Amino acid sequence: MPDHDSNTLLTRQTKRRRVDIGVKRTVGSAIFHRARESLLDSMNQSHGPDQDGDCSLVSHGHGGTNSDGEKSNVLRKLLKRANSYEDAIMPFPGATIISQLLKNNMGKNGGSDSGFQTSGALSSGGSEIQGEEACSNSSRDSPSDCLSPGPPHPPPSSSSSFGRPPPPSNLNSHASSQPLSLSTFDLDRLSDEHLRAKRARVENIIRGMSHSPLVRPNAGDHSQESSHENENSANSSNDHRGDGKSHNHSRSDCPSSLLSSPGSRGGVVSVGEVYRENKRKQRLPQQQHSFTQLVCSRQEQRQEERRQLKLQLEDMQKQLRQLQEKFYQIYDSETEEEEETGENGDADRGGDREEDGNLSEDSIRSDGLEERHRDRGRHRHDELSELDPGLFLDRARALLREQALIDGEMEEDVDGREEEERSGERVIKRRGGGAAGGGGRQLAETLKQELNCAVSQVVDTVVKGFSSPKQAVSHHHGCHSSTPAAPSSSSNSSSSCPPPFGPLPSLTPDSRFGGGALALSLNGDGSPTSNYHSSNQRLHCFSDVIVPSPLDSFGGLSGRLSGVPTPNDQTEALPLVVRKSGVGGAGENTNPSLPPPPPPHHPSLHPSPLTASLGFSPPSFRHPFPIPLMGYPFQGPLGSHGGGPGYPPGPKDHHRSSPDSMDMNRESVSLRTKMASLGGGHLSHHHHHHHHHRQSSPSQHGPEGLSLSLIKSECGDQDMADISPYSSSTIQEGLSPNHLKKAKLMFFYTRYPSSNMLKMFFSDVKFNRCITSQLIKWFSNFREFYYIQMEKFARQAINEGVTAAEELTVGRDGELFRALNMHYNKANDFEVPDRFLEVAQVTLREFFNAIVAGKDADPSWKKAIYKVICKLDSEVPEVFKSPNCLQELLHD
DNA sequence: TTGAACCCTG
DNA sequence: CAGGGTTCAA
Repeated sequence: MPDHDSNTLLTRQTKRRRVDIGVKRTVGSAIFHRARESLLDSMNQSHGPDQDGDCSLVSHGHGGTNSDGEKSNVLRKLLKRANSYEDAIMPFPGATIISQLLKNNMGKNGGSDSGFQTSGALSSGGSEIQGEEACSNSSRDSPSDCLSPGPPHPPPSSSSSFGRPPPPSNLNSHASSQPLSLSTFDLDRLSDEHLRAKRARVENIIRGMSHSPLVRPNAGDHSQESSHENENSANSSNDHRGDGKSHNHSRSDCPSSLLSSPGSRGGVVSVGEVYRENKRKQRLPQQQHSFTQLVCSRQEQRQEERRQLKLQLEDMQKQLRQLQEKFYQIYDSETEEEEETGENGDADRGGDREEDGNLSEDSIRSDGLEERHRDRGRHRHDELSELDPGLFLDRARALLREQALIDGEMEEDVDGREEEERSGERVIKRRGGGAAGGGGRQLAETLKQELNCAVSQVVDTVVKGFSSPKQAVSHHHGCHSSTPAAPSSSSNSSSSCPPPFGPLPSLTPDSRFGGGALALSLNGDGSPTSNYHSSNQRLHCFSDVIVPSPLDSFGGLSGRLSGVPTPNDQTEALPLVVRKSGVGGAGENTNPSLPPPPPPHHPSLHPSPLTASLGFSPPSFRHPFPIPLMGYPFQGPLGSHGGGPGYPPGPKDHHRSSPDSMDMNRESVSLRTKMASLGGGHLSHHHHHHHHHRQSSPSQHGPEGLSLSLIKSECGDQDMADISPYSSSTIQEGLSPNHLKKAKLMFFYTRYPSSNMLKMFFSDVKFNRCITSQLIKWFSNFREFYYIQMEKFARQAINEGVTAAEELTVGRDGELFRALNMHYNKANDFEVPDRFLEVAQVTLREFFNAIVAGKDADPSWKKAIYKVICKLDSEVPEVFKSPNCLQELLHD
């Protein structure tokens, strides 16, 4: 096993985190590695507690490393399955599954659907050992992901297992079998069943014990599954069943759906993915312990949640109304022509569900809902593996949808209200959708965004509430991977129980498959889709990661697609964000009443990906959550110009195969809306402010921003509390490329800025140790380069026969200056102050003299020069104190 | 022990 | 530019 590697990586990473504030850099790869490591670790069970703790944000995606040993394996399996099923989002699939399982068990072996068995396994804490065995078996049986027919067998005790991840995906098979519909879930009934199931399990286990474990030869054929399953049910304990099931499902199902497109994933990738999933799920393990308790607690929670939701909904409604009014006022005249353009259908669809928070999505999604689901399932597995912008989009949609679903369940009561919202949104959408007037459109979009935002916020809050009971679970959206429960959450929402149920395959499979095909076609590649999902997850999970990257590319597309005149327009709207101080950020919530959005982790996740993908309102949307999570997310103010969240490109790494243009087109609208949702909150406020900001369109600057945003997780940890979404909103938490650029320009004035000075001039950045060190490090690097150049030219002069320092001069057309200017003012759009030339000249002469004097023999000979140069700092123009200084400076 | 700065490396 | 290591001062 690569344990060593993984371990080392972890340690290294942790170290880095501390020290580096660095911009993003390795994050991407590091994350992957980490994820891998965590997975491996979990697999091995060697490691105990999660290290993620610190970086909970970051690591989540990877899935907690926490592994309680054997359990972890079982859990993983279960979780894995769950993930696959997550897509289903069905309300309470678990109940049905359980009931069926019980039936099966009770009845004894009866031909049970594989799915059910699984569920049973999940529900039961299951014997760890068996679980492992099962895993091993599964691995053996089906080394290849989907195909392996391996029926779950009684695990031979001997099997060592690394637990290869069972074939990732595909659990769909049961879908057909399962009665997805059972939405009504009766808690009592569940608990009762649960108990019975336990009994059955025990019995099964005992039975299994008696039987010698058979190592199944690969039953390659899917057909065998049925038989195997039967056997399993009869023979093995629940756990086994679960495993077996997973296999079975995978086999039967996989081939059909999963394999079709993303084949690659299914096979090779799957392993890694699987591990990840397992980890993710591991978190939930606790829940499994007391199922009954969970049920009870869940009920209570539910009630509370409902209340909260109701309240929130009310608020939201108010907001929506206001927005609608606004919108109507403004655009009344505006057309309804637009409506129809294609969005009508969407709107209707959107109507179906309450989710609407992202109506736009829904509408768009309608086409691909299934796809998405499917994708999600798959993607989750893959999450870590890739970051594809396109995927992000998908992901975002999926997330939105999930949220909506959750809301729906949670707030069934409230549905009516939501409906209203939806309707409002639809209207807006329609209008906005129309390509008609550019300006009008923008407004429409803005409104949409706001609406979306509001909805999303509500959802988030709700989710948050749920999440509180359970950790991460609450947000499937963001981190499905992280929390096995996620799926359940949708149904159960918060309740602890979910894990078992959530995972249950029955529901999802259909959607996946059906949708899957579509998705593939749309996306072009199955793989890509999965990728971005994964990416999204990552984002969530790894706050560190750079979310924004995709934006740029997308931004443009989305804008065009949407028909919106220009991305810029929207960006303008965004400007609101600009405000450095939190105020702007505060804007986040359109609703004053609503508390700040966020549920910490998960909620944030959604937005971030979306925003990133959309590239829309970057500034405006300071994702309440994501940023906070991230150690140093984006910056607002500067960013607002160019940098901010808006920075499109952020992570260059992600680009890869961007999502297909096709997808983009289709989704563009939806994406936009989503984006809006993210940024939405701010928009309203921002609109007013826009004028002030020049904002170079974020998109333009975009690329830079993201990278910097990333900073160490560690820093984030420290600030995490502070960072919490809300706080983040006010000031930028991370340094953007624009900040770097600004710092470089400032270097022309000061080579040794004090930390206080930095704070003064980067007022739009929320300072913390990391940021401070990062800035200091920047200047340190600037100086380093500066002095290197000086030394180089000094020596060069000496070699050229220069004998007197006086002969050395630094002019704007000199090589030295050119070199320096290239580094600090690459674009040459800033007029370097003469003072800098003087200082450079002095420095050069200092070096020259020192070298001539042979002082360079002293290891610390440069220190004397530093001492001289540090006194030559001049005052930095006030203009640099403005967050927008860059633009102003450059323009001027 | 911690943070800053320096230095080196990639 | 960022990581990482080392050194030094607090």
